[in-house]
Amino acid sequence: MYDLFFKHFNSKVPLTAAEQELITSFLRPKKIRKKQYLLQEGDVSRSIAFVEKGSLRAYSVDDEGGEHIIQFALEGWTISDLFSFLTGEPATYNIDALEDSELVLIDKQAHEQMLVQVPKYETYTRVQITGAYIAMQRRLTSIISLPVDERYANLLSTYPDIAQRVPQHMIASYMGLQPETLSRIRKKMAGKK
Amino acid sequence: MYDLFFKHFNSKVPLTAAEQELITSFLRPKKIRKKQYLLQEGDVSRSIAFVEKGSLRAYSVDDEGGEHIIQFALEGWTISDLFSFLTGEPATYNIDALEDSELVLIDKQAHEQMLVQVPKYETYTRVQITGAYIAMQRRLTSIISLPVDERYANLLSTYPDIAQRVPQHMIASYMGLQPETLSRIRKKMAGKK
DNA sequence: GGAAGCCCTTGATCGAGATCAACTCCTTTT
DNA sequence: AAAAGGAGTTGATCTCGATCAAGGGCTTCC
Repeated sequence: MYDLFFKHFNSKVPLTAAEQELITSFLRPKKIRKKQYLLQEGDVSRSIAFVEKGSLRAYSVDDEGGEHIIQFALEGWTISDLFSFLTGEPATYNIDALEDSELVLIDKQAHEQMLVQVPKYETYTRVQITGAYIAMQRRLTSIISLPVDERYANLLSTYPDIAQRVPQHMIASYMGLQPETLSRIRKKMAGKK
Repeated sequence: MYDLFFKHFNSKVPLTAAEQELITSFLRPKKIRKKQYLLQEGDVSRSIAFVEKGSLRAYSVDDEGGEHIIQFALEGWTISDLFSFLTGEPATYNIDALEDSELVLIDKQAHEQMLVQVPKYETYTRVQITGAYIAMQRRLTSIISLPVDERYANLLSTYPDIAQRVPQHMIASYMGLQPETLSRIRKKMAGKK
């Protein structure tokens, strides 16, 4: 059931069988269909989602109705509106499924109890968020310092799986570009390589 | 000596006098003059810096020699090349002082020992990095979804202290703009408000 | 199996930000 | 006090990505 979740957890912080069992009791499985919302802007996020199977995206919507993808999550990734989850404030992001997906949910209460009762859970979350921070800092650096075509090349080499499974117009949104622009960049790059 | 550091620490995770003393033994003070490097690209980051007084910036340099500021740190902020610090890989960022500054350094060894010996230190780092993650995610969202003038207005209201103490061309760099462009945006905004 | 919707591409035009250059106002240096 | 450098502004031009518009190739669903 939680195979990938624990594989992932153990690779960062090794667990005993007893610890694993204890943690399991805090988890909640959820299946979600393509295009279905896990979280909508304005609602309060009640859980963090680990992706066992499938894929999701988190995005914001601007005044003109444009969608801006802030994060993708494939198998093995974690996704949430962390701010809403931690503070109880309304979410500023929407999260929905790009494919039929299987999730492992950690509810707010479970999260808080584990932080107190399972020291390794705190270590896991620390390591996890640190990795996410570093990855996002890299993304930010490439946005403010590289030309668009290099950013796209970076994306392809860093996350080849995303490039394969996610529709191109969503990758454009993730890069802050219009779909037409990404199409032209691809054309240009195909020519000169 | 470490007044602000512990004020900050206690506000996130309250400490006993004994804990505070123990942690103090792991810290190292450092004064740094304006324009002096705390870290240079290519060197390995050996410590995390908490700013007691003054201000610093972290930035990357592109192929054409252009500087791109990824982070500012004023009093009460923490700054480092986290990836280099954690992995021992060469740093990809430069960090230098914008003003004469006083820092509290946490060396790699101290960091690792405290994670083992002082549970509240792990909690502190987790809370700290989580806050930094959320702040950066907001910045990223505004970059990919808002027009520049709104981004600048956001920056002014979110970090008025930065806008006051940091030269304008560095703020332009932080926003991924040329100094001339930011100058024109300011002019335009001054007119219509 | 035909219609609708979605996704990607291509073309033409427009506009925001980059670039190049010059000038002013300060601060720092000598 | 003169010189040199740094910071901000303004103008002119250019370029890259946005926008508007159209068309083609798919799935998907009555």
